[in-house]
This record gives sequence, C-alpha cells and structure tokens, in this order.
Amino acid sequence: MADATGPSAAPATSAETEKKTSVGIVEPESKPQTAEIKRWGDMVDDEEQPGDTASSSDDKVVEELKVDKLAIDDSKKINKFLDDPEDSSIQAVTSGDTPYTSAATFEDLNLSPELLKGLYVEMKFQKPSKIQAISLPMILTPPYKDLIAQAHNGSGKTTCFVLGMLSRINPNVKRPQALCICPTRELSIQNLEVLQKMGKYTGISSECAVPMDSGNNDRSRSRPPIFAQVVIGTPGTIKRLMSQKKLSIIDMQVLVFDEADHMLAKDGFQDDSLRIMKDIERLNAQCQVLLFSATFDETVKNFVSRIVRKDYNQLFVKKEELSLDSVKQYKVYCPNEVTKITAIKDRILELGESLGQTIIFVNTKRSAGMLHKALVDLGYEVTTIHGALTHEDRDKIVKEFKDGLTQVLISTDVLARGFDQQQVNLVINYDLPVKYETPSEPHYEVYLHRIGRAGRFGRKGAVFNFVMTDRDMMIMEKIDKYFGTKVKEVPSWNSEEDFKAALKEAGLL
DNA sequence: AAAAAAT
Repeated sequence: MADATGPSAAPATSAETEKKTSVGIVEPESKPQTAEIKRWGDMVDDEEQPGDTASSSDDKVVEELKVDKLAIDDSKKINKFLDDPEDSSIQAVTSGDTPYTSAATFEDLNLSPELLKGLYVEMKFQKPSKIQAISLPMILTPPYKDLIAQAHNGSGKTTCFVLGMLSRINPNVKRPQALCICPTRELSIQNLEVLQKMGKYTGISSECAVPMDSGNNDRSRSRPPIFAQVVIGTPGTIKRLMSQKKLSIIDMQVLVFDEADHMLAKDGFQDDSLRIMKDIERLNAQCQVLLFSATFDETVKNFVSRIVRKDYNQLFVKKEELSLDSVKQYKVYCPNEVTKITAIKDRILELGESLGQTIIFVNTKRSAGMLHKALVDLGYEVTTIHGALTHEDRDKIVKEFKDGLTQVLISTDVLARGFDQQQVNLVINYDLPVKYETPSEPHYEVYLHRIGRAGRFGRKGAVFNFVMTDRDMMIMEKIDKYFGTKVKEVPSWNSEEDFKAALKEAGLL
C-alpha cells in the first residue's frame, strides 16, 4: 500500500535504457496510418520548471501523437457529417517505466463483460475516442498512478473517469470506493446519470451528494449515511458528509476531480478540494487521483502537478489546438442592449427549431433575468437558469431542456462547464466572459467551455459573440490571439442574409 | 462586489 506512493515505487523492472520504448504509447495499428507522426522523448514540458520538479521531469517521456485528418477520412469515417474531434495532437507525458498501449478497442482494456455490455448496449459506443484510448490504459494499469488529463470539449472525458471508477470497485465491499467531485449540482447529476447508464449491468451502487431540497427549511441534517460504492457530488456537501462521518473514505480507491482546473483554482474550489484530497490521502495513501478538464491555464497546471503524487501521468493539449474546428465562431457588433435583444429575436428565434437548441450565456443573474423578461415579453418561449433559483426549479429547467421541450436556454456560467446536450448547435455569448478582477481581460477558460456546449462529440455548431463596446472588441482580439483563431465578423446585426450565411457556413442551415 | 457551493 504505502509502496505505491513514492517516486521510487516504480515497478521492479527498471531498465534505464529501455525507458523510452517501454513507456511508449502505441497507436492502434488498425489503419494504414502512413501520415502518422511520432516524436519521442526530446521535449520535456515547454513550460519553465524551476529546480523543484527537475527530478520528476527527468524521467518523463513526452510524446506527441498526431493523426492526419486525411488518413482518418480515407479509412474509417462512417459519418461524413461529423468532423473528427480526434485529429489534433495530445501531448502525453508518462512517468516511470510502466508501459502503456493505446486501446484500439474497449476489449483491450480488460473490462468486465458487464461493463462492456453497458458501453455497447446502453451507451452505443463502438470504439474508444482518442482521449479514451490514451488515458484509459494509464488509469486502469497497475500500479495505479495519478493522472492529469486535458482533452477537448465533447471528446469523451466523462467516459474516461466513469470507466475508471466503475472498473475499480470491489463488488463485495458495500462502501464508497470511488468519489467524483464536480463544480455544480447539474454536472454532478449529469455525471451520475452517465455512470448509472454505463454501469447498468454491473450492479454497482451509486449516489449523488449534492445539496437537497432547498424548498423546505433546512432539515437536511437528517441525511442518512452513504453506502453507495460510487459517490458523485459537489465539494460542500461532500465535505460536510465526511465531517459528519456519513461518507466513509477508508476504502476509497479512486478520487476524481471533474473540471479539475476550476476545482483546484484559488478562485474556484481549491480549499475544499485540497481538504477532501488530504483527508483521503491520510487514510488511504494508495488512492488514485484523476484530474480532468478541457482547460488548464499555466498557473493551475503548475499547481496541480505539485499536489498529485510524484509518479503521475499527464496529457495536455496546446491552447492553440483546443478550439473545435467543427464549431464556427463569429462576432457580431451590436451598438447597444436593445440591438442585442433584437438580434436574438429576429435573427435567431425567428428561425425556430431548424437550428436545434440554443444556449445564451450571460455574465450575471441580473442580466439573465433582464434578457429573459425581454424575450418573454416579446412573446418567445425561453427558459432561464442560474444559481439563485431553487434546486427544484434548476432541475426542472435542465430536464425540460434535455428532454427537448425547450429550445432556447438562457444561462449564467452555471452551465458553462460540462453540460452535455448533443442537440445544442448554437451558443450565443450575450455577454463576453471576462475576468472578474480585470474586466478588460477575457476569461479564456470560460470562453472555451461555453463554446464547447455546442459541437458535442464532433457535431457541427456555431457561436455568436455579441460585441457592444470597444472593450468587447479588444476582448475578442485577445481571444483570437490566445487560441490562434480568427473569429469572423457578421457584417451587420440587422441583416438576415448575413446571419443565414454564417449559419450555413457553420453547417446548421 | 461575480458564477457557484454551502454555512
């Protein structure tokens, strides 16, 4: 148990010279991938790492995996309407000399028959996505090392950690063995639903640990202890259950942080997350920690690499390759609030359901309420979600949207991350996401997460960024520069043709 | 003071 923690705890076989090859991640040899490029071991973290991590980065091997788009198209693309989200590089850094082989099929992963059945029958998956192919062997191969994994929005990260949790449960132990912490109630519920679907045939028990009925007076202290084998929830509730001894962590094998960059940011849930992690670590030093997100800015990246166990694996994507090609981004100049509302009304809502579903992001609850009232007063059916609503209302609004009963959802950043609704083709940034402390700076991570609500799993999508002020103009320029994109301008907010042309170009009309 | 979580 304790021997799995130290850097020296690598498996007995430690042939220094074999390190490069033994660490390798082998691409599935299925296709004639002549265009595949591999680069080995020469580039350690391109970030400047002071002395403290020198020893750990020495024994890491970096590999850049690139699959040429054409090679994929030629070979196995079945659905030509889906852009392949896999065709960008993921940078893998493995540690120690554990060999990993990329999983070409789910069968390669030694999953239980019940779990495989869940993947094929319930989830209707055929083969692992790129992040799944690379990360799952790292997650599932003993010795169980911590993993920091970045992958594109909608590329299937949830499946990675859900499979990780499900496949490590001892069915005979009827106590919590896997814990997943999420930033919002909605994401916790969504992840639990995925886990229950995927694990349908496994008999594994699971439970959500999120704040309960807000409607009544807080009698929530009478919550019973948790015996479920997998627990997914929000930090405050998890922390409370732990301190009340209603959530046993003695058997914990896997600890997952979804949206890990936010969970471990100091303006996020750093304190709660660290507390939970430390408590579990203290009782259970071998517990595997998995950190997943589409974004890790340099600060967080540096921080998280220090808090996981020394001998960890990591997968990262360059920020210039993080934007989804399948989601076309636009900016629209609107001189004032009224024109923003008119543009939504005349250019978007009037098109009706042909666009699929739409999410309109705003920066504040007040802005959400204002826009909601304006559109409802104009006679349109929109729903709105933000953190000031009751839990019941939030659940209801999300459910209606997921069931397709509502087409247009106004939201604060409560749904910016992780929310997965495949029918969302259009995202509107009614307000541009900015950093709170420095409102002239874009919030790059929030921007990327918001636009990632469209284009799930390679689907086509469009984003309209409403630009009202000079400051907004600058923010869009900074976003372009940061992500290496060139967000096109819709010439006139008042032109039906302009919008239709944009939507057509995005593949939505 | 913000989004969110929770006290």
